[in-house]
Amino acid sequence: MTKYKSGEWTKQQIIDATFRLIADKGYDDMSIEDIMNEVGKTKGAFYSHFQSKEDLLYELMRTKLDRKFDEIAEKTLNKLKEEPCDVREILLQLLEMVYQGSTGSDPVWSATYYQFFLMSRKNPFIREWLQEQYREWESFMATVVRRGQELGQIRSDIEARVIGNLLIAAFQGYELRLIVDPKADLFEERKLVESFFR
Amino acid sequence: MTKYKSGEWTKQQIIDATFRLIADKGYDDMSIEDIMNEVGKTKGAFYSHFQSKEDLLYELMRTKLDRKFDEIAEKTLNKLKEEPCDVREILLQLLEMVYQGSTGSDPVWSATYYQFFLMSRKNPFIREWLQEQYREWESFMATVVRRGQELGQIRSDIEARVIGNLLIAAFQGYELRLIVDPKADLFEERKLVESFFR
Amino acid sequence: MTKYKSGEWTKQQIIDATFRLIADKGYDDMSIEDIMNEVGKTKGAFYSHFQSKEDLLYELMRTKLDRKFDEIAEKTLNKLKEEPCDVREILLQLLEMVYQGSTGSDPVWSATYYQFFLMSRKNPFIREWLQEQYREWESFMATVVRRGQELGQIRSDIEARVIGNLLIAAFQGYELRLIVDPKADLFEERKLVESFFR
Amino acid sequence: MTKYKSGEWTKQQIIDATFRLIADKGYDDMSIEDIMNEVGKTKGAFYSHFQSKEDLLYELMRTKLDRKFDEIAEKTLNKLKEEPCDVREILLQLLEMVYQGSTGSDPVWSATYYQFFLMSRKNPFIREWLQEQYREWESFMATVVRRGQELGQIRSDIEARVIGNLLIAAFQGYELRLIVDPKADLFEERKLVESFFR
DNA sequence: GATGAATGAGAGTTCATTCAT
DNA sequence: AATGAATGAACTCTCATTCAT
Repeated sequence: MTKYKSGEWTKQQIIDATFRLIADKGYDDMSIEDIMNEVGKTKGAFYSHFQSKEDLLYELMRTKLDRKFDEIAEKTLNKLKEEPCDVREILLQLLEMVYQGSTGSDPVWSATYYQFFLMSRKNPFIREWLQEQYREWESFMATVVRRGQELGQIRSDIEARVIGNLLIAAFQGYELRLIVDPKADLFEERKLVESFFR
Repeated sequence: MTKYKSGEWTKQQIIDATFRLIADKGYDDMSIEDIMNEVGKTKGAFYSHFQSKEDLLYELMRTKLDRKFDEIAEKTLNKLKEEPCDVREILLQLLEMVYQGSTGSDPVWSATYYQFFLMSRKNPFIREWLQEQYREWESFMATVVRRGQELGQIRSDIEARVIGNLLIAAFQGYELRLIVDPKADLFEERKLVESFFR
Repeated sequence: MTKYKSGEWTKQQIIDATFRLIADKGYDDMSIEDIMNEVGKTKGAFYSHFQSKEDLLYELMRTKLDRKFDEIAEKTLNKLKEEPCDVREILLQLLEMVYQGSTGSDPVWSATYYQFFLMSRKNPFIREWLQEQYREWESFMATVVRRGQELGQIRSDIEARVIGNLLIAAFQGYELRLIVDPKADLFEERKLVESFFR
Repeated sequence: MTKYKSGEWTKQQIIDATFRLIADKGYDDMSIEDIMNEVGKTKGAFYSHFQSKEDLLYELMRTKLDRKFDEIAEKTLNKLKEEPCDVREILLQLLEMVYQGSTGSDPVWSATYYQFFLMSRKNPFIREWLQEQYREWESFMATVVRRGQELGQIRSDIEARVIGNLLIAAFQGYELRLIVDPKADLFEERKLVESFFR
């Protein structure tokens, strides 16, 4: 069907290389040449696939980060429908999925992700994208917590949305800590989740 | 009136300007020229006070960020000694101090702070400094929580250190969110703190 | 309806697009991609029709500019044979033909034409082509003026060739001015022509 | 007085080198590196003196071209006040001054000058500057011609301004021709000027 | 302590051109 | 005849840094 599939292939390779590099060096310190050295093509070839360095960033957001949320959300919501349903266990698995990048459990995801936080200060497009991400996570987490409350597994004296937001904030806070100290123990986080159960 | 001797005056001005700029544009996008334009001196003068751009960063850490923690910790620990002692109220005030930058309540502090997280990936010096910061906060927060437990104001079935870490993580998670959406409501966070009390 | 056979069709489209673009942006600022965007084909297709960007330029010279002179010269010389013959009127009409580009009276022709003047400095081929153009115009204009002198409509105390060269120079000088100020009044030019008549 | 005069010196050298190069290669084909190679400094040094390549162009206009007109105008108007006053001779000398660049009589001036005509199509700043130049020349030439008419040396049946404009146009037309054929004889032009005298 | 000039490495980007398909 | 991918050289511009004054 596709006459020139090598094009899409290269494009994907660029995105993958960028994903690695952005986590490793940061957006600003990663040059087009760095990327293309990893890909094994020349700098000029980059511009056959992307209009600019910024354009690449947006492509990365769409194909890597957006997709990740969708994937996690879908898996989790499916689990919620199963019987019997252990919401506490589901949350712990959710945690695992968030923290594990495609390359394993090193904090590649986090570092890449937090690049966007900083860029959001000067780039309105990224800012809105992140706000949208927050809205999606908020809504998704509230759904999970509400299910836990319905099943009597999570305390019901606090709004589901509030607990959800707390979980998001704490998760992100821990992720941040992992950037600084990748060997930090995840034991705390399990405790955290437990503390909201009966 | 002059807080610093004439030599130190310019140096301090550079640090202050950097603090503003690093939050505004980020470390990489902030040039020595930008800084010195704010200060009102020429680029060359910068090197009369600092050996390099990196050197400036370390100065900033020492004179601005370290000092902030010390200040907050001291004030809080003093309050803990008072009678009667409302740990819940003290935690809320702590929150205020953390979130309020020198210029008010805009997320200047946060943005500056998170620059260091990213730089920590490639700069071992910064990484160690941040790890040390975490250790200090962990210990400090555990002290505060333990006091609350002693007074029966905080649930005792969870280790003080674990609750402390949760608070730190959640605080940072919320701070992160404020970068993206500066108008986000802080009401949730109060709820969060309350949820650990009897 | 199709003036050119299917193969030549694209080639002609390229030349037409180039003609528009070279006037609009200039030779250097007009890229092959610009041209092919106008044509609606991809960059690579360009090289099915031309060997290089320079080659295109030569084609343009031959098919657009040369042809224009031939056309104008033929029409004018025919009018000179008519009876009665008003050389003054013929010169004014000549002026109109020179100034009117294919798209109307905007200074497209001029701008394109003057591109060649500049390129002539580094390109001997273009230089010789322009010198040849001058020779043709010089000879042609001398013929027109001589006819006017024979009919007693133009002063005879100055050589026909000299007056012809003056007219060419002045015409080009005015054309140049139109590049800068497209709304400049052409009234002067008519006066100019008249001034050589009795 | 000036602590760092080498700065002004370098700046002038850049302008001079540019003046040569722009005539030789044209604005677009002349790179910053070309210029600085001539000057004998590195590329980066360029930006200590000019903000951009465009900025250099404006500086060139102001310091080279504007100044040239002022100089010519002043000299000519002074001659007009002398007694006896041969306007015809003055015009011929004016011609010489216009055509002779600083480096002799090669068509450096012309080529540089005509660069601006082309650039005027896309650069409004240059366009306005050229329009202003035209206004100044028009007014100046009209003054010269009017003086000739007063002295009975130039025919009075045509408006001074119209004759002036003709002279400007013809001069520029001849200049243009010199770009293409630098060895073209200037004899015609003298004839041209004479043709308006009694 | 401060200045202005200069350096040199490297950034993002453009573009004429080639070529397998 | 046309495509899309790739090349490689060139370009403008940035910036941390050095240094004589």
